[in-house]
Amino acid sequence: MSENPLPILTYSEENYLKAIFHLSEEGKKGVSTNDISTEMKTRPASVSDMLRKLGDKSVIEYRKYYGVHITEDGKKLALQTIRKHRLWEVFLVEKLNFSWDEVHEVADELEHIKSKILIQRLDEYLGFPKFDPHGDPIPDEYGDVRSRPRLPLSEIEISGTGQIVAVKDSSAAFLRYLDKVGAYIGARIKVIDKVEFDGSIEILVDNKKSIFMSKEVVNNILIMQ
Amino acid sequence: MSENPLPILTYSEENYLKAIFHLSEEGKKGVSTNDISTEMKTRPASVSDMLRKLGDKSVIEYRKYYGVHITEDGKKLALQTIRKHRLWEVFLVEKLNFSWDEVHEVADELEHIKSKILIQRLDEYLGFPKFDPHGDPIPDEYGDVRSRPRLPLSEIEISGTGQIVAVKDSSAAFLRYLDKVGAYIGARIKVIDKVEFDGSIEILVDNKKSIFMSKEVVNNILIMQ
DNA sequence: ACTATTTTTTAGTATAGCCTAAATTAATAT
DNA sequence: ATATTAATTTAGGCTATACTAAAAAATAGT
Repeated sequence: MSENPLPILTYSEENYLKAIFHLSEEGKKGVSTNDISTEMKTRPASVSDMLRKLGDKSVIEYRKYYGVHITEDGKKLALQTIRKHRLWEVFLVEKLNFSWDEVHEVADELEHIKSKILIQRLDEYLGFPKFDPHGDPIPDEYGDVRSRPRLPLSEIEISGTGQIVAVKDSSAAFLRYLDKVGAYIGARIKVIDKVEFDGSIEILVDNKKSIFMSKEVVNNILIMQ
Repeated sequence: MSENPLPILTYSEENYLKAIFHLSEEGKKGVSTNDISTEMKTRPASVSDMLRKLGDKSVIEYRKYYGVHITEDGKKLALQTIRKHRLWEVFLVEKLNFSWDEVHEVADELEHIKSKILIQRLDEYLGFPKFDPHGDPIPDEYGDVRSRPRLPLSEIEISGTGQIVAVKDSSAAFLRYLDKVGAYIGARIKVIDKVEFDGSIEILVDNKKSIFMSKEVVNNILIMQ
């Protein structure tokens, strides 16, 4: 469709576009100025400014007062940034021994480094990983994503098993909690018991350790069976 | 002396400071606005602006119309940036198989990533290297530099030997030339002949290959004996 | 349907970093 | 020593990205 080369975005435009992409993934509706403002921690007025600019570069469709939709070009660019972010996360965790709750901020800086060849070589060096340390899929060069089928832990039946493949909430606090109880990405789990009235469950991790998890935690863990 | 924490610099201020540091290393006099302008590829008027800002942050001493001197704080900050730049160069060459003439631009971006812990872990991961791929010393966390004694290749006597440890000119064109003739950092050389009237010489590289080098090339190669 | 509230945009301001053109200061040459 | 030239700074402008306050549009409540 788009014959033209993708536009070049500034550091800041890239961040806004990434935020818009993530927000679009959630509710399938258009994304509101206020939501973006919250996500980006800037004022709505600043968001309006930026939306005009992103609209001019055709990475979003912008109708005043009615929120925005990301375009195909926008999606490609956002996925390129996400690819870089996640590859750097893999690097930080696997090569530099960062724990998975420490990598976000640093990757947020590294993702803006422009060199294409750098990312290709990094990808190769890391063995072409398909998922980041949080279990999120790494898009390929062309923005294609192979995601694995996943269910919230809360949907697994008693005595059902699976592997933790991702988390929804990736706040540092949550990740630290998971680390503490040994529920890392890739851990094999088995549901031992489910308590109906409060939504909490008991699971066995790696056939060794039994832990209790509250409904809040259970809702934020994704399982591949 | 300076009790206060070092100031935080913007991306652009960091680049100017690095340029001023490098220029100070050459002639031991104050650095002129024009020199900085040439180095940074910006106009002298922009340099004046920036000098005022860097002066306000006390990383340089700025006397209008008389050029600038870098302060102790400035030196520390510049060396931190240089440390990051050179560590990333080592990473790019040793881990990602970049050739040494490809690393400059990418390292110029990577050097601005702020995380302290990232640089510590990178340093560790690389095995605490003391020199970058061009043979330039990597300052430690505190800005201390252990440089090895080095002579320009032009000063080596006939039949004198040594190892190439650095280059003065590190333009991509020059580095590609060296690569082509096999004169990499670490190569062992022996001076076979020196031609007085044009300053060119003949050297033997790694006891195998004899090559001729013009005065221009010879002046830009540094040898450790 | 119409008012009150919320959301979004516009208008105007600030700062960073660049620019050109003009003014000023320093250096040089006779 | 003064006049010319060169280097540097100032003045004013531009763009990007933020902000606040005010205006305008959309939404919600009765």
